[in-house]
Amino acid sequence: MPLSENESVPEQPADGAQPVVSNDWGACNCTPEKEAFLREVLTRVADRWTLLVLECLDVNGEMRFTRLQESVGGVSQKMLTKTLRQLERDGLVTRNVHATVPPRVDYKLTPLGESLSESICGLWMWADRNLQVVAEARRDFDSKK
Amino acid sequence: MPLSENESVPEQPADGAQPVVSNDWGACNCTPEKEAFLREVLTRVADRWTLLVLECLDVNGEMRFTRLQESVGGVSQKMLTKTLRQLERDGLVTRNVHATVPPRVDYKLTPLGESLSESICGLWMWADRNLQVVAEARRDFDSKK
DNA sequence: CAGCATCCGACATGATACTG
DNA sequence: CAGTATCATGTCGGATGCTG
Repeated sequence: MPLSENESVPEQPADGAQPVVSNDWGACNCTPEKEAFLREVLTRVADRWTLLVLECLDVNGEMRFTRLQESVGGVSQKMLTKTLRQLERDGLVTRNVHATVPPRVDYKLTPLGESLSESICGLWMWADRNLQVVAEARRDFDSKK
Repeated sequence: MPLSENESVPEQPADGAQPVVSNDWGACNCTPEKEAFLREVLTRVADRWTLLVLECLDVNGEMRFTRLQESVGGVSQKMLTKTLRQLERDGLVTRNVHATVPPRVDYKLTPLGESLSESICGLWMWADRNLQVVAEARRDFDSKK
């Protein structure tokens, strides 16, 4: 499972090659390494399901696999598994396997995961607030050209 | 340009088929239509470059195309164009074309775009704060299995 | 039930060449 | 300079079948 195809953290510049990519967000106290990591985290959070899963676990607390799948809505089993593994790896979610005979696995946000969910909250609120505005902007744009 | 491959807003249940996908984020005041739209906005914001471009414009103010491309770092011209068009369509960015002979096009966040940037700020801060924590969680996870 | 392996198509993205 | 058009490719993600 390729966990990050092109966002591997560059430990050191190694040879003379320039650091792949770089930007100039002067606002944040970014060392070059930080910058790369920041972008990686964003890319991670930004995939199709991660945000949704986080939100779901945040709202509903501990959930087992199937329940989670239903709640998120539209995730395939494969993608949910992958997403959860990534979250687990990043320390955002705990995976609790019960050794019962129909297996049961519970997922729950860690405090770190909860803090991330909170940080994302602003985004959700924005989307909710500006639903209509964006919809209208699109109509405008599409009609004009 | 397929703007949303599978996130079309389900107007009504139509026939007996269940509404494609749905989740149960009880926390937000979601009508079914809102829910779909929320997810669409997220998917939009969540692509590889949108967040980066937003941040860039937020920090640097009005910028022309090439400057923006350098600042974001790593975007191809094609992807930057596409990203900017989407942002423009959603009313998040204005596109100012100067009719000079080396063409000059300035991009700037709209107030709406700025408000989105602000909403995203929490995410940036989280990433910055928890850089080390996540890195260590990954080392742990990777070493154990 | 949870999850892994595989096949496969659709799309995203990069590279390149061309235009006003 | 700021795009558009085209081509190549890798990844994402869904469907399916299998396992403990």
